[in-house]
Amino acid sequence: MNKYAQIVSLGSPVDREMTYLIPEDLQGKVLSGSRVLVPLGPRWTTGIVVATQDRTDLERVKSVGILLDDEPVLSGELLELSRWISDYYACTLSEVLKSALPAGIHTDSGQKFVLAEANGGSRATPTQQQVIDQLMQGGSLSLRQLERRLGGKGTRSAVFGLVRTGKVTTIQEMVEPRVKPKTEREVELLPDARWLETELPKLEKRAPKQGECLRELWQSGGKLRAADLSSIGINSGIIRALQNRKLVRLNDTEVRRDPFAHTVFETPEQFDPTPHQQKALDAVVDSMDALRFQPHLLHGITGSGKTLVYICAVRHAQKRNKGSLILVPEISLTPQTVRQFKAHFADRVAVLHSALSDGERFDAWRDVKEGRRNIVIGARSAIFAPVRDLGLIVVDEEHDSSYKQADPAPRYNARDVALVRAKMNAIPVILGSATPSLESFHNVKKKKYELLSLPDRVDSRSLPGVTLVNMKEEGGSIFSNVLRKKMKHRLAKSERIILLQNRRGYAPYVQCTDCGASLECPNCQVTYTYHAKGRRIICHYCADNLAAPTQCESCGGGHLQLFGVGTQRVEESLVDQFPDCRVLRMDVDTTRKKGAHDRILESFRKGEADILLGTQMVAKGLDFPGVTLVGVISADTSIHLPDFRASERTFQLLTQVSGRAGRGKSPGEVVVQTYLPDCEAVQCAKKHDFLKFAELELEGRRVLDYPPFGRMALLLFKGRNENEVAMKAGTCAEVLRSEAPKGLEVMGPAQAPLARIRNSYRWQVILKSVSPRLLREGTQTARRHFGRRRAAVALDIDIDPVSML
DNA sequence: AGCACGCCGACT
DNA sequence: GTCGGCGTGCTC
Repeated sequence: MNKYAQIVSLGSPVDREMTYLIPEDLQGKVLSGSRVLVPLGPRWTTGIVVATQDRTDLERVKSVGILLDDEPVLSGELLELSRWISDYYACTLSEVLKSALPAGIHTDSGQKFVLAEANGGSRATPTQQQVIDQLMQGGSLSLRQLERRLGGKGTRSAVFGLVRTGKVTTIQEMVEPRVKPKTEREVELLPDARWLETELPKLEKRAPKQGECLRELWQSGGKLRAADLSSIGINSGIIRALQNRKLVRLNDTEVRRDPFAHTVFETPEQFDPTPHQQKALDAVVDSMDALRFQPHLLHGITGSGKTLVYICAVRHAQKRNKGSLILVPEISLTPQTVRQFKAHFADRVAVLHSALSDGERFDAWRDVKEGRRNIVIGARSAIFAPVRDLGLIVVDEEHDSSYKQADPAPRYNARDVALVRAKMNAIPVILGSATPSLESFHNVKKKKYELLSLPDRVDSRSLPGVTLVNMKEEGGSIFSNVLRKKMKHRLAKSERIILLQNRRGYAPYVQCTDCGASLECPNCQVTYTYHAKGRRIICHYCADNLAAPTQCESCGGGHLQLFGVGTQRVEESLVDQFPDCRVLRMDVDTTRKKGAHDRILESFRKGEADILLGTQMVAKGLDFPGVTLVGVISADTSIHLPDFRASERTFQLLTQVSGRAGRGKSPGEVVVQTYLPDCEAVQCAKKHDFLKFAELELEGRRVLDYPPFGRMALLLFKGRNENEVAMKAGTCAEVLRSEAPKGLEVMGPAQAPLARIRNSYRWQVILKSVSPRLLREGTQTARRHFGRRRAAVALDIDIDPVSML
């Protein structure tokens, strides 16, 4: 049995594995994947055992303090996966492990301050006296608590001054985990009826509340939940008293928090796979039964029934007693999607998404870990779900950029991690999309992925016809004549409309027509967006929010004008031009509150509105049969971004939103307004021609060795002082270039497209290579030279970046 | 994260 | 001269 454990700390930035002695009574219990409490310097922190061994060369080794769970929290599989991620994405194992486990369950100690025994001596400054007063009242307080109570910046130095002079000492106090299993208390009546008949009246005289409690219990058959007693005014003190008299017994049982516990799901619709669906399914089943790692790219046009293939494949896995993992973009994780899986697989399904409370997520995670549920549907981080006997992974809308975590580390792409996890388990993966990423499509061409096509819509419905409107010929109004006419026509027939404008707020620029200056955020290098509600200007990067000025700050002129079109302006225009129609606006501003997103969709589903207007969130996965017209107010919002994927994103967005039309019995149509009607992304989207787009775009990428041909790493330097940032980026590029082997291209340094965010200046160096190994060596060199913690210029490394901004 | 240690400018 | 602020290395 191994005596030593290699442990990665989660509660500290120490990113090394440390060796600890396993105390004798814990030997054989502290295993790889175990969560333990260990001493680290003056503090205690949660750590994960990543390996055990029987010897060490170290002279002084501390002991593991406490084993925190009966079973290891991480399986060998997930530990291996985490290692791969930290290696490939150039981040620490600690960062990965933190993402792989539910938040809020960890135990750590934190520093607190208390008054020392002997006080007196030298005088205290006024601020120090305030600190002393607080500590006299508050016992032990953390620096943060003291700062909150006193305010001001002098708190810090006052406290440490007191520590130096010995008037205050520091202690390490354990901080309870925020999230724990939830228990429900049941109160059980102990005496029998005969005792109650004779003794209860006596008790009621002496202790009326206790008597009332017993009577309630008696009437309800002897058992009641403490919560129910509390709601009729019988609190825990009364119950405690009865417990002491041995008149009641308390039974605490754990209850799992389940947001769907009281939701009734309709019985699933009967369906027969189409021949194409059947063929796709057969291929997946084949891989599953052969225990073979095989990625399948399910290219199904919008409305072709990809979900049905997923469901059949999951059902097959269930028959083989295997679990399934279904990844979906966060935004698609609406009741619409969940309903389908819950309807088919009921309580086998666990749902993991960001709107859950920490407690709900913890419970869903444990349900999966214990094998009570073995189908997981969730967003990005669900790729770490501890599904037992995993038999299948589905990545729906695999092209979606939300699978890539941008910030903070670990900057992983869940779609790519899914492939690694599948390979480790020798199981198939389904990557589904109507608009596959060029990376995945390229892998089909290289025969790494098997292509499965669903070229037809279900029930022989046709794809909507797309009309392009050249806005150069439209005199600057928001709605072109074509779109306005078609909207009128559809509204008259009580059919419904989805409108896309991929910009939130009212207007993206406020510009002075006298001097030409536009209002810019002082902290970020972006213009303020004007929001109609309360006439505010808001920075979409740092959330700076202030009343819109009436005069230009540069020239003092009073001619500030709003330029550009956001969803709020479209909404206003709708109200103006279609006074009788009911509009629902869906963007970040209307969906901020918990559940708001679902409420809007539900309202639209019930027919409470004629038009659903919104940003890209209206483009993704929605299935409303009554929608016959989709209008794109401007197709051009994303096409000019300085990012080599701008064209691909535009094509995807247009194709996806077009797919929302004509999903019912009546055929649909799409109107796309654009200033660039000849652009290939727009043209191919018009023709629903993914293959053509992919060929054209791939050719462009091949010439420049851009992904999927070459791989990239983004080195982002950030700091308060622009000169230092630029210098560091410059030296880094120089060093890399001088050491770069053939096959590693170093681009830059250059100011990042978003050159300043929250007063932090940003410069970047980009590495490009066909070889992942060379890329990794380059990033390692950069990290060695420039990746020091607490440096004035910080370095973020992003492997396979999805956004280059 | 928290601590020690070393360097540097600013004061009794 | 010493005090105190900050950058840096170390924690099994």
